[in-house]
Amino acid sequence: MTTGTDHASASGQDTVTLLDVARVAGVSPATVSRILNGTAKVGDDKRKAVEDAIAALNFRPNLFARSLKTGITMTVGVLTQAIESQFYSRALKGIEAGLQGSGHSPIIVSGHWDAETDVASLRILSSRRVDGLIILTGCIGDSDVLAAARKQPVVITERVLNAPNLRSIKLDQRRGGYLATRHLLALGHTRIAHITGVQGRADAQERYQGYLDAHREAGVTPDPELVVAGDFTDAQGLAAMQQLLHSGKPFTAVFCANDESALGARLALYQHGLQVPQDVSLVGFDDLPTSSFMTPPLTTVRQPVYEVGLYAAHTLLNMMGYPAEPVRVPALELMVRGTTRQL
Amino acid sequence: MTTGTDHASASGQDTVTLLDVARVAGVSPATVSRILNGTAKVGDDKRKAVEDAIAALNFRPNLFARSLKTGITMTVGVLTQAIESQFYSRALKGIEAGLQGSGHSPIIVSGHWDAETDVASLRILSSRRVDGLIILTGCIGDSDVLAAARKQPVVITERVLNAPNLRSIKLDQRRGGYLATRHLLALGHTRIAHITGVQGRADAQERYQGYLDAHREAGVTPDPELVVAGDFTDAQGLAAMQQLLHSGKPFTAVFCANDESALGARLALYQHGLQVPQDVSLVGFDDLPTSSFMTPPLTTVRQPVYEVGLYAAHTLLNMMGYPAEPVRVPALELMVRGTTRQL
DNA sequence: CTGAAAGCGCTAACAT
DNA sequence: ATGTTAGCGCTTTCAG
Repeated sequence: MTTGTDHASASGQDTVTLLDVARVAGVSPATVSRILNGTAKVGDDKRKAVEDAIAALNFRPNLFARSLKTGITMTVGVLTQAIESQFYSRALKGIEAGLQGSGHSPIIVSGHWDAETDVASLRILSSRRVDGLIILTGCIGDSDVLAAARKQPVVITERVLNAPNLRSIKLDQRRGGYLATRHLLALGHTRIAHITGVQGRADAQERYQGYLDAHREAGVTPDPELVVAGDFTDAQGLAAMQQLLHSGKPFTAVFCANDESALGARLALYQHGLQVPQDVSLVGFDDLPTSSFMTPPLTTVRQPVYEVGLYAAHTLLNMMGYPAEPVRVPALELMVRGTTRQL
Repeated sequence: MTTGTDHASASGQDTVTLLDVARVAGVSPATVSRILNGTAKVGDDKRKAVEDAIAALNFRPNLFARSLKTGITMTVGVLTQAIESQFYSRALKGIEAGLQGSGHSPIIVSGHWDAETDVASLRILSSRRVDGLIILTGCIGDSDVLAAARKQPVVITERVLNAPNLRSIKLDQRRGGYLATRHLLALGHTRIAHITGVQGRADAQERYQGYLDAHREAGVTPDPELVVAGDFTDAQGLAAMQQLLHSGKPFTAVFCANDESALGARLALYQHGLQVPQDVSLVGFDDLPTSSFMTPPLTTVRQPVYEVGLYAAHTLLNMMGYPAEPVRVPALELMVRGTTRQL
């Protein structure tokens, strides 16, 4: 009753081929192929016959067979880290939108923030002979990226790398951190805490640099004890804020390395009976879709991730020789909302 | 400087084939194939030679060529509606995890809540000859699902459908709505508003039925004017709550058809200076990852989406003739947190 | 245990 | 404008 179904079914046994269509339509396979691909002119009568046959047989060309012949798979590989993250899934949506209508399908693999998994995932894509590759902030070493670019065009985000067949896009994270902190400084805050991102990740470090930059510019010396370790998660954001609160060190504002940790930090504040922004001002980073629905809505630095995805897709399409209009990726932008106030 | 790269590169020109390996190793292609697939015993000397050649040439078997021969693509199609939704992306993660190690890659297409797009997306998957299909709450008609199941095994969620080669899984949404509302009723609330999901979608209607069930059981007559239209988005949740507030109708609690609308509703309440849960109690539905970080954390009905994804993947693997341990999907469960209080 | 040979479904010269 | 033919890279009988 509940046992596995017939294995044979897995191979789609009753598959109808281009040859069947040709036979039914009374033409040669080449003619069918030509109609399918618009490769050459075909007489109206034959065209009609073929189209009828295709409809009657419910024929779908086998992309694999075509690929074998042409060497083109109409597939682009996407290496992401966490498909379930609000951040990356928006980028994926951008990629999906950018590929839309081009006939290319994305095949998405996750590296789970682990260099080895990244490499293994890339291997899978390699076996599938993807025509192009989009790497969303991989953990992988530069040399592996370069090696990949030798096999097919690559677009990589959040890294600067120059090579033939490789295009990279990097947002100015440092400026983002600067914008966030400058905003706080301008509001009169001088004791500004910082919940960092994952230790050792470039984006986390750059945002912290921006935090330092803004202080330097304002002539304010930041207190190193106000910098606590986060890891870009809400749970750790909560813990970090608790740590800050328990330390007894005074502060009036917090710059969180991303929105997710800001969400956690905000909850910790709530649990301690502290009001946002009356008691503490809060700034995040990313502008996740839900951040504008926090209570109050989160002041944050908007990262145009969707546009980055779109850009990556169109750029890759171009590199693969297809027309695609260029995408302008806007710069990072401070979104002032309800979690910050003048001191 | 910035023009498209050489088109030829798209086809991965310098591709090394099994034949190359055979040549270098000094054996026949058949032997290489046998080693690759473990199809038959091979002498240790030849095995070594082949493995060395594979490493030396950095050979990756072309899955397409293999598929053409075997009819097996090692690919499963996933039809989702919104890749960027917190809800579905968790299911996708479950699918990814469930497929992990099986050698199958998911290829994800989106229907964007549109039946026609669903069909078009299914066509793409069909062309790619996926070995199996997972449909996450498609908009597609039952007959299309049945048709798909004739070509390859299908697992579909949130629908009950019986056919060979088809397995479906449906959570008890109605009971979920009942649990949420009963909780509110038990706390002494009698004027309970409801922000609905998308009109006409089964899950939305069933949750509403559950809302009605609980009232009936408690002997409380719900006020129809307290039922306002939402569409599962935060923006509409906000609008619906505003509408409720402006109507002047008294209420002490709200059951939102999903967490996302609860988030919007919560912001509307905040904007009106109303406290949660002191002035209004709030219950959501889904238990999104971020819901436990709302301020206060959201009381909601947990949907085990990740497990559903896992279940779908394993069930499909089984149907395709591979071993995979069965997954138990837990029932919907009320998570009592901070947004509800005794009246 | 290993090799030779046929062919999966399609496309692309090359003919006509 | 249309048909014939030779593979793409791999697996798989069938021999040996």
